[in-house]
Amino acid sequence: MNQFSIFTSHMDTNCQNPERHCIGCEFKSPLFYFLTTDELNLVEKNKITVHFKKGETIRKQGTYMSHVISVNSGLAKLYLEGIEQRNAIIRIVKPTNFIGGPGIYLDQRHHFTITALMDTTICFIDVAVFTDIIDKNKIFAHEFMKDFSKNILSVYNRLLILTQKQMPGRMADTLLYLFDEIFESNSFSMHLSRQDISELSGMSKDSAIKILREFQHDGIIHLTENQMKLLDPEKLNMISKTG
Amino acid sequence: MNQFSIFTSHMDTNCQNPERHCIGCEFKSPLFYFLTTDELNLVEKNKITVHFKKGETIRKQGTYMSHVISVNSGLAKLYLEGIEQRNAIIRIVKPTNFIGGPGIYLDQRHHFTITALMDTTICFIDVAVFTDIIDKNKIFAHEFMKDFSKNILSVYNRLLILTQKQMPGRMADTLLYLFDEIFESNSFSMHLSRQDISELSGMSKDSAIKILREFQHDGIIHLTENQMKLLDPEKLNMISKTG
DNA sequence: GATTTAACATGCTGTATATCAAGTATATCA
DNA sequence: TGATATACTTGATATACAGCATGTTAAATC
Repeated sequence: MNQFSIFTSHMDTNCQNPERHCIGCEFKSPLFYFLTTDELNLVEKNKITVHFKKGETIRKQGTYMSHVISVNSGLAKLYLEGIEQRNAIIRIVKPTNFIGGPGIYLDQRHHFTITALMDTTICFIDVAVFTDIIDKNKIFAHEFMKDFSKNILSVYNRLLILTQKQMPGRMADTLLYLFDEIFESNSFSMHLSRQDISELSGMSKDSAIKILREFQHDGIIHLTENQMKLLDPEKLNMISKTG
Repeated sequence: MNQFSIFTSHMDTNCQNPERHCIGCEFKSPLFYFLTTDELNLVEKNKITVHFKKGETIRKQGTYMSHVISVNSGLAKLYLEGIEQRNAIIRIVKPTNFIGGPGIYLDQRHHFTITALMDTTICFIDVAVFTDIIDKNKIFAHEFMKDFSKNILSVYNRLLILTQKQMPGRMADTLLYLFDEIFESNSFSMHLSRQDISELSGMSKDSAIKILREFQHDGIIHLTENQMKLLDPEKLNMISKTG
C-alpha cells in the first residue's frame, strides 16, 4: 500500500462522515490531542468540514482569515504569490497537518494561498475560538508554538537553499523533501506538476524539466506517466550536499 | 541630529547605568511595557546587561539559547549561516528591538548568529522566566506573538525578493529597508560593509559594489567614506518595482 | 474522429551574475 | 618608517539560467 492509497483512504472514510465528532476523529491534527474534552467539543461546535476538488483554491492570499485549518485527507500546496504570477511554494501540506500562519495574531489575513493538489478534505476552525483556547490551555499553546516554530525553521532553510545552491542542488533538496518528508516513500504518484516542482525549487518550469531529465539519465530517479521513483538516494544526497 | 547620534546617545546613557531598573528604563523593547510591575521586577532580577564592541559575536547559531534579547543601544545584524561561509542576513536589529526566535519553544537553540555592527548594549533575559510570564500574561503573550509574526512576514518577503528579483531590484529593496525602516533617514553612517550589504541582497560582494556604483552614477545615492545618502527616492522605488 | 487544449520536452540564444585577477586606498602593526 | 593586512574597486572571462521557438504527446471537447 503506497502513500497515495493511504491519502485516499483518509479522504473516503471522512467524506462519508463529514460532521463526525472531533473526539475520536483520527484525521485531526496531532495538535488537538492536547485539548481537553470540553475544549474539543467547543472546537467541534465551531468548525466546518469542506471537501475540495483537485486544483481548487482553499484559501487565497490577502483574504480575511476567519478560520485556522486542519487537513483531514488529500494533499495541498501552500505558496507565496510573488512578482508577475510567479509563486514560491513554501510547504506541501499532507494529512493530518495544521495550517495557521502569521496572520492569526497580526492582522487576521492569509499571507499565502493554499490550493488542493488532489481531492482534499479540510476542517476550518473558528480563529477566535482557537486563540481563546490557546489563552487558556498552556500545554496546547506550547504545542502550537512548536508547530509554528517548525514552519519558520523550514522557511529559513528554504531561503538558504534557494539563494545559495544552484539548480541541481535545489532540485535534489526538493525531491528529498518530497520522498522523505511528504510521501515518506521512495516512490509516489505525481500529484505535482512540473510547474509545482519548479515553484518548490525556485527555477523556471523549463529548467526543472531539464534537471529532472538529467536525473533520470543519471539513474537517480525514474519517471513514468504518473509516478516518480527514487533509484539512487545516495547520489541524490550527494548532489544536495555539493550544491 | 541624525540617526547615528541617537544610537550613540542611547548607548552612552545606558553604559553609565548598566544595572538600571527595568521600570523607567527607556531602552527596553516596547514589548515589556505590557508587563505588570511585578513581572518587570522579576525580569530585572533575571536579566544581565552586556556591552559588545563592534564586530563581536553576540550569539552564535547552534548554541544553547539560555536568554532572549533586548537591544538597548547600538546596532546588530542577524544572519543565517549558509553553505561555505556564505551568510544570509535576514534582519538588522536596532534599539529597542526584541530578539527571540524559533528556538524558544522548539529546541532552546539559536537558529541564527547575531553580531554587533557597532558598539552595542544588550539585555539578556532568562528564557524560562520569559516563557513563564507569557504563560501568565495573556496581553503580553499576544504582543509577543505579534512581534514574532512580523518577523516571519519579513522573512516571507525576503524570500520572494531574493528569489524573484534581479540584482538592481534586490539592491534597491535593501537600500529602501536601510533608509526607511532601520535608520529612518535619507542618510546614514556606514556601519555596514559592502560584504554586509551583499549578504542582505543575496549577491556576491563584487556585484554589490558594482550595483552601488551604478546607483551613484545614476544619481540615486551618494557614497562617501562613511556615509550613504539617498538623493533620488523616486528612482529607487521605481527600480524596486521593476525588478 | 477531428479539433482543441494542456502538460511535457528540448535545442538555441542572450543575459544576468559569479568568479578571477589585478589594483588602489586605508588602517594596523612591528 | 616600512610592511602587512583589510576593505574597496574595476574590468575581463566563464557560466548558470531564463526565455523563446518548436515539437510531442495525451487528454478533453465537440
